[in-house]
Amino acid sequence: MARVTKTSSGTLVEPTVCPPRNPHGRAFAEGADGAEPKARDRIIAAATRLFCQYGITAVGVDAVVAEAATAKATLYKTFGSKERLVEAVLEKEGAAWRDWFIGELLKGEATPVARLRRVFPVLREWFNDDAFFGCPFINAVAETDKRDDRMRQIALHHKKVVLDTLIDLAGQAGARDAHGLAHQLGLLIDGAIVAAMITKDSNVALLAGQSADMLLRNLCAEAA
Amino acid sequence: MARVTKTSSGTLVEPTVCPPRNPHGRAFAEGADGAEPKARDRIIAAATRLFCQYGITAVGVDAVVAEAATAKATLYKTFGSKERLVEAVLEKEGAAWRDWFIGELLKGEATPVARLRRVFPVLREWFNDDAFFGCPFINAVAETDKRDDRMRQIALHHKKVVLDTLIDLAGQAGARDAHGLAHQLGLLIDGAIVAAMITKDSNVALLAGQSADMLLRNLCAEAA
DNA sequence: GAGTAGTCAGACAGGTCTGTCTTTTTGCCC
DNA sequence: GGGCAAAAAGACAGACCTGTCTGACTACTC
Repeated sequence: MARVTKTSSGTLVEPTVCPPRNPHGRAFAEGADGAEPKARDRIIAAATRLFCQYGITAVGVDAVVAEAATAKATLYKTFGSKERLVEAVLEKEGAAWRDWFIGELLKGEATPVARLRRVFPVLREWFNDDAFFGCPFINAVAETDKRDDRMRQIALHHKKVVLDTLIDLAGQAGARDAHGLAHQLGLLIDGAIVAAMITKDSNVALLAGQSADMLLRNLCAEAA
Repeated sequence: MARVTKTSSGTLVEPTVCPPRNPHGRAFAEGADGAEPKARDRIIAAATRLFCQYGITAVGVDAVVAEAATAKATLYKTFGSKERLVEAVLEKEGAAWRDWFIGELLKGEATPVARLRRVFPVLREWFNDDAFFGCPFINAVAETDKRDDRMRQIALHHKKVVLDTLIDLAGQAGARDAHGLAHQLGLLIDGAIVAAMITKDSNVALLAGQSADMLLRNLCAEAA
């Protein structure tokens, strides 16, 4: 039932030819100095692509190895197990995404309120990416044992970093209840991500943005 | 990596002993007249439990057969393939959930606004269920090929039925933009479901309810 | 009681899964 | 060029996957 064994496109990706992409450009597949990426990075990049599109359980290590143009022994020497590879993928992809997302919020000169208003336009860019397949953390929890805490903890860490940034901005923006406002925005973010994954319509970000504006006007004095 | 082969608890469930449960009681495992449930219903009930907790891809048909206390031939005679079993499970579980959820919103005497205000308290009940593992449709999309439309279409149908109910209520409540209000509530619902799955904290429903109240007050004249 | 439809139990085929191991090739330093 | 470490290629083990098939048991109808 639709597992992924070989790379679906018969042709393998040429990692060095693939330029950094939208929106949080998966450039880490290239060495920082533009040199040929090491096996470890190629494996993570390949696994990220495949896990995000097809789901973690549905993708075998053989498919990852083929897509990364490496050898199985290298994968196991580097990561030890598929499970640890999954953790490495989530850690790296999560950090890359947060760097991009938070960077987009904070870049340039702007008031805290203006930065918070950027959340959903920035998410909309992400939703428009061809390689947008939903949030890898939400998806990972969705497809693993919900009574096992491991994956949930990993996802919670990711959410916490994002929420802490929002709490910070909400506080700077003079919100009475910065924590509450940030968590309400967090719910809208999760909802928009899931809706965008299912509908493939990036405009859900505009709708979520309207709700967010309303929250800001009601809960944040400085957002007249 | 943590697939589900046999039922994890060595003991098999005794379907006839299991009373209907919270909150949208999975009573369909019993014949409508209380008789011994037929194999088809036992299989659907078992598959629903296992798919929801462990994920669809991670659960093999052998585990479903063991949990349903039936034979593999019966499963394949009845459903033809695992894929069609998955569709049957989602169809039945989706219908049961919607009947429960919409029934809770509409039951008793209440104004349309009051019914809309029930959305998140009702969801909170669901989140508090031991067998709450997130939305099966969201989870199913999350763990399958995002470039394949089949699962997305199934999930979209489920969302549409719920949204149509909300649009109806929003219209009755005199909302200027019933469609927009309903979709904003839909985003909050999805966000709350995902957040509840990840945090295991049903109080996210209260937070989402606050946002919903704000939306109603701002977009719905009759919600003073 | 004989026949029949539904079910159960389990072997089986062919393929895939994770993970290990050996052998060959490659790239690099001296 | 010689030696060496890293990586590639792929065979292999043992388990599990989906799906098929045969044979036995059960419950109901005539």
